[in-house]
Amino acid sequence: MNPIFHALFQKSRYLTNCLNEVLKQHNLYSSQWTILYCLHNHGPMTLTQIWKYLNVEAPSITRAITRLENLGWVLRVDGEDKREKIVTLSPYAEENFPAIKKTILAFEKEMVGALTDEEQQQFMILLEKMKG
Amino acid sequence: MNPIFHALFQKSRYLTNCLNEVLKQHNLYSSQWTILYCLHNHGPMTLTQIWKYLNVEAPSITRAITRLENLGWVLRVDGEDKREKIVTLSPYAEENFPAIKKTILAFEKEMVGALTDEEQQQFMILLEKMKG
DNA sequence: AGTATTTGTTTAGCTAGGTAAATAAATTAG
DNA sequence: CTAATTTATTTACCTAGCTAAACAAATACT
Repeated sequence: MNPIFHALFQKSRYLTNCLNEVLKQHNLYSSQWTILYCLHNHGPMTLTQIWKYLNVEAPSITRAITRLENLGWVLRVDGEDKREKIVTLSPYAEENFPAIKKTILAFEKEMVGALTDEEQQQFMILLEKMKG
Repeated sequence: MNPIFHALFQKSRYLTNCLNEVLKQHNLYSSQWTILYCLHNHGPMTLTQIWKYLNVEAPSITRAITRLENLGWVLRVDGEDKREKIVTLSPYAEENFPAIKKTILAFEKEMVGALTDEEQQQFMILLEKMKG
């Protein structure tokens, strides 16, 4: 069995756990952060836009948004098309965003700091080649 | 935000889903395969040996083994030390192992075939560098 | 206009990972 | 030898991903 898969899955789990650990101070999970970051960059988005962008299935986003809404990070508003819900960052999220981003940047620097820019590019290229 | 993490997490999810898809014909999930493979290589193992080897937490393995046991893939036997349970592959698992391994090898060839041996090595080295 | 299909979201139910805490057996300390 | 601590497993409960199917609103078809 090719050890690449094992190594890839392990590292992915490891990094997720580290990220969760670091985000605890902001009361966030890494996946929640991903959504906040997405909304911060793109502005208000429908659920469909979010799950297509993040490349996950719709139910995962429905649940994640429900939790983020309950925690006060996002607002869910009906769109003109009455089927769709539009999600926006709450003022609370906007206010706290810079501090969280700072945490994230420090984390990334720590985790990826050992790789040069070329290595990072190379890594992305190799990742890209792994598909069916 | 460094796109490396997003790319890594996405690829990890993608490959897991592909592997699950391919293993459907054997009525297995990728994580279950990982455990069967582990047992096949090492012979009988305690739960602790398994979760330490696979680098996950104990409860994940307890649950996975319970399912594998119910499906008839493994047997759970008391050890001499009455605290520990020893897990072994069932005859059914031994019998089916070669066919599953064939499926896995084909999958790996398809997914990693675009990378040369040097690229695979390079990939592992870069992965290794990503830690705190 | 009325029906059929598509689209956006949600619900239900599954595996996989995590932490915290319970339990039981083994080991160590006094 | 009893009490305290450690070790192996399990239970309870959380997030995150998945598929399948339900539902309502919008669109397309005839």
